[in-house]
Amino acid sequence: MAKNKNTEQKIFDAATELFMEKGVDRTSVRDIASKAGINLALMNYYFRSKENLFDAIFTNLVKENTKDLLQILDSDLGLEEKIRKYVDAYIDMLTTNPLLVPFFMAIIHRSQEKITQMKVISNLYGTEIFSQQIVDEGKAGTIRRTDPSHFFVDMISLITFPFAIRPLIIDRNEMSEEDFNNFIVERKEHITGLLLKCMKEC
Amino acid sequence: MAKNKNTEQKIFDAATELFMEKGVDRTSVRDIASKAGINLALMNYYFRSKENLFDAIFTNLVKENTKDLLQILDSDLGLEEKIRKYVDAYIDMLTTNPLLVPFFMAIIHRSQEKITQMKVISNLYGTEIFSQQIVDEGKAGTIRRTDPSHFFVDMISLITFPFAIRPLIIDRNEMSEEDFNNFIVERKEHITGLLLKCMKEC
DNA sequence: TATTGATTTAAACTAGATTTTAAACAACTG
DNA sequence: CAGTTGTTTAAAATCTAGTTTAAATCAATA
Repeated sequence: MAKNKNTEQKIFDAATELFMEKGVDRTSVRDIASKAGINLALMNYYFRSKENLFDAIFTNLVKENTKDLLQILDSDLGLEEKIRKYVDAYIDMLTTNPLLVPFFMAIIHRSQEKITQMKVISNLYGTEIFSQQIVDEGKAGTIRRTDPSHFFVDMISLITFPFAIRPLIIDRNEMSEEDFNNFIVERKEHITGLLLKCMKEC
Repeated sequence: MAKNKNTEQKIFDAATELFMEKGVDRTSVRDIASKAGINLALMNYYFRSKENLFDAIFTNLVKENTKDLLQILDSDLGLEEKIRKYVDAYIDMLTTNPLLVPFFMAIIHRSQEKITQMKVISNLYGTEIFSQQIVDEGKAGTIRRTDPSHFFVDMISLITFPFAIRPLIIDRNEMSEEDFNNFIVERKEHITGLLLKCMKEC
């Protein structure tokens, strides 16, 4: 009963890494077993099937990585401060785990059946509260009237897309991983500035 | 010799569609054969292997879809006009074939060995000439000094990312395909405005 | 210590995929 | 017309994947 959680966790962790690195379809159960250092059949013993294991991992990744961000969006900060915090936290999160974006991109197209679960992800690009805030401040004249749906898409595009094409950026600009991370840090200021500028009259 | 090209082309076309719809790994040679209405072995006769066929298709897709865009970037239009044309042409191209973005995203992470071939794609986000133009106009004071590498990333992020998460946007906003296309058309003006605004002092 | 249930193992099974082979066919060439 | 070449077919070989089985091991406890 002690080794239980241990083995189950080892499978879960190994599979998570492999799924994100190589993609679900190019990862075999044998790969997982070998990486986790366990017997082939144990994957089925604990998770019944590969697809099941995938579901568990997917759900977990969503939960783990959206919590803080949603909280920021729904907080009662002012718009400028909120955007600053959000961009900052989102980019930090992705820097810690740069494979999240390509992984989710792949899943969106691989498993469209699971699209409902993914609404959680899509909330990342704008909750009701945040949306309302933009409309309200537009009416109040603090910012110019802005269509929230375009604003959301702008925001997550600017934040996440570089991670989606990370290998390309690194290769093209002959960057090291560190160079890339610096580039991304630069973008924090850059994106925030861009978004705020675009909301102000001028 | 007449039917040659015919069969080869049928395989090529069927595979292209399937690869883009379901992804390379979830498309079997049997799927391709059946869609193309040909015998299973013919794929190997013409292309030697599935991976080979994939290479051919990939190269072709890159060539077909980058030509016009690169031409715009390297033309001698003024910056504003150039950006306007580029955004317009790029979005039109992707609207015609909305699966291109997810396909390329998948490939970038699936086949990192082929990353060199992909430099062609990465040129999409900025040629030497275009880059120089931004620096020059910055020095001249026509626009404010702008780091081309960030500007490129901004530009392609804003243009392509919505296509990368198309199913999510459609589902979340309860859109029809047509709604989505309208949304994208709106973005043409929106993105151009945003990019130009961000280049001007204010 | 014997029993029980959970865990682990090696091996087998099943299904499906890619690739190969060898023979049949058609069209053209000398 | 015979033969060569390129094309197509059906079948088989090969390989790899996910899953299942049944026996072995282990740990806890009665």
